[in-house]
Amino acid sequence: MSGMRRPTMTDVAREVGVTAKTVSRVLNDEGPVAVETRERVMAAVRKLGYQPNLMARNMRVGARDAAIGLVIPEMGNPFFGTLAGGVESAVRARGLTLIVGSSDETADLEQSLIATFLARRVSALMVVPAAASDHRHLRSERVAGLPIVFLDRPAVGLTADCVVSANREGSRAGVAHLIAHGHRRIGFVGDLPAALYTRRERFQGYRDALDGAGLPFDRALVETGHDLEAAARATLRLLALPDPPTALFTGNNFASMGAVVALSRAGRKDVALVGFDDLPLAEVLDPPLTVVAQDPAAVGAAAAELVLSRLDGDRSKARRATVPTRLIVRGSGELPP
Amino acid sequence: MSGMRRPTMTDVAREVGVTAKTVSRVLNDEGPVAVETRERVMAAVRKLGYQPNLMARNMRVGARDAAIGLVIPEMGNPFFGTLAGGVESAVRARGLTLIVGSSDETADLEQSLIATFLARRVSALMVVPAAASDHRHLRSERVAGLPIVFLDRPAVGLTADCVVSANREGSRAGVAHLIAHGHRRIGFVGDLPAALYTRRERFQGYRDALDGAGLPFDRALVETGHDLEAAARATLRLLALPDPPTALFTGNNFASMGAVVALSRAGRKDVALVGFDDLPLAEVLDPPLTVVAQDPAAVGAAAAELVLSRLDGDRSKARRATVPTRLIVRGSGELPP
DNA sequence: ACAGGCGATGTCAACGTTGACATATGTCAA
DNA sequence: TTGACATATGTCAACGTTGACATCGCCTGT
Repeated sequence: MSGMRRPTMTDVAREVGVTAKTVSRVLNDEGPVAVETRERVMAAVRKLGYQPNLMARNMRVGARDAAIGLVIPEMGNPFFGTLAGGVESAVRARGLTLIVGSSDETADLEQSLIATFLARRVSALMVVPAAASDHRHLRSERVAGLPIVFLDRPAVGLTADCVVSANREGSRAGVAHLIAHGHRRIGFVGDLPAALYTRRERFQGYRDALDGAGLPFDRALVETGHDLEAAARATLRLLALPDPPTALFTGNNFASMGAVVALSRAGRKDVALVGFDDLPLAEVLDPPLTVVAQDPAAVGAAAAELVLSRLDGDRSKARRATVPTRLIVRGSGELPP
Repeated sequence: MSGMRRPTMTDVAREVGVTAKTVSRVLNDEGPVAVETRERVMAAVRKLGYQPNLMARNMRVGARDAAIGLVIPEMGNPFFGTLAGGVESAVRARGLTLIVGSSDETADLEQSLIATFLARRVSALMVVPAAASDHRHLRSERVAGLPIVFLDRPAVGLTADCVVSANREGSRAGVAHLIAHGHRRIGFVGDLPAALYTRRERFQGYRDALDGAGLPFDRALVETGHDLEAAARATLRLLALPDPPTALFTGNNFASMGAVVALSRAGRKDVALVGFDDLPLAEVLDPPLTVVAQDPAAVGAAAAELVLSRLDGDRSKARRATVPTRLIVRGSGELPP
């Protein structure tokens, strides 16, 4: 009972009294098949509950499987979830399957996941790089013609397609917004400095805005907090400075939440705040949170389109696409100094 | 260049001057192999960048692929994302690959995803059922011995393993908490009545609590809001009643957010609120949100363990596991009437 | 009446890997 | 010296499917 073999094409063929090839023709709408034969085959398929074996098919038909592998750092993070959703709908519209794995933000897991995907002969690879990862090992795959697209962060040590948010320009706009409201001392709370591309870019945007306004850069106003609690502590450190900032710019969604939590706990409603990346409840916070919103679904969709065009044979040189951000004014960014 | 064929076992074998079978032996640590041969094979593997073809292997070796298929309704929803994360780490610890797809809460997509997974000959199926789906079509698979586990919501028309949150008991506790703080008219905002298992259970818990306290049930206090904005409107309708509720119980995270948004927009800080499912910023809301927290990662992990035990040959009858919820008291649920 | 063509189906091999079984050395005890 | 046994490797077929090519009627035009 539990070992019941799954019916194969040959089983269906035997049932009808034809060859497997004829069944194959019916199922793939290929070549001429008598109407009556087609019907009898379809009937047998239903009767036996036959389902084609994609592994066998893919092995025969091309080296490549009709699946695309996607590596994200974290499943629970809605940013990556939404991004994966954007990829998935675009990919499915083309009849391809998406295989998703999470690297837990570690380079090792990322590499082993990629190896698994390659062993499965995915037809393309999409990667949101983990913090300290390196992609030199993928060079041979790229040379061999495997489409590889990086999302949210570019590849390290490899020239490849890539779709990112307008991190630098978005941050510049967010900080400029604070400056426009009269702030001259603006704190920055973000990820660990060196490792992460997004943190570097967003920090550059912060500096761009200061420079653009002729404001001095003060290293003391830059703090690190890689998760909510750490960001909360970082915020409190900034507020405790002898000459504290009157406004904060937070470099990612956890940093924003941390800052919000810290300000709330400290009972401070006088500190202006602009966050990078939108939050679901931003509107109902007190004050409502002004953000530089990203569009993760659009990033995913754009990357998927890029992959699909590569699969369609586009061999042009590696492209970098940038998805714009949008400043959403809600209140916290418009507080006066 | 772009068409470079991927090296196969035979290529490696030729390079070394042995047969494919010997290479296979080396790679699988099977049977006796001379130390020198082993080393030369490994060298050739590295030199050619050989990677075994899992599809070919799986086809030969068993009917089943070393992958597990997981269907969730929505990728961007952190509840399902976290749940998928819980599944993934448990599954990966066993060397299996997780294939994730999203059904977009539609029965059609769910069924077609499942068909794709079956065509890929996954070794097990994990499904978070979409709203109106039916799983009779999986009966033959179950009979054939394919492990199938349902998460968060049980199967419809099929007896199968299943891991759910303590929806009814959790809701009962949440509503009882409001009652204990003196509320006698408590509104309920949740999903569409009939379709969703979770909504039915949580609603039952709501009624259990009323009954337990000897409070009358008033149909007018029950409203539907299946997304944030709809829930916000539902909340406003409740507040506009001639004899409005003094407290609200919201049946899922979007309903909670909708209620929070509505109360905030209406400037009402006097309405008590307990939500089912925790929110990231619950703590910093005004007032901080009291919730009945679920543990989606635990649900995923428990389901994964169940699947793994089935894969290990556990043929006992279908089990239903319940993951407890936890009341987190923060303020909004303790407001007086 | 017969070549030519088309429609319907069949035959065979191959995709990359491994299980079952076979073969070729070498070692050692009787 | 021989046979028994272990070690190291090879041969072949099979997993389920499909591409290339073959076959077999039957219809059509002349």
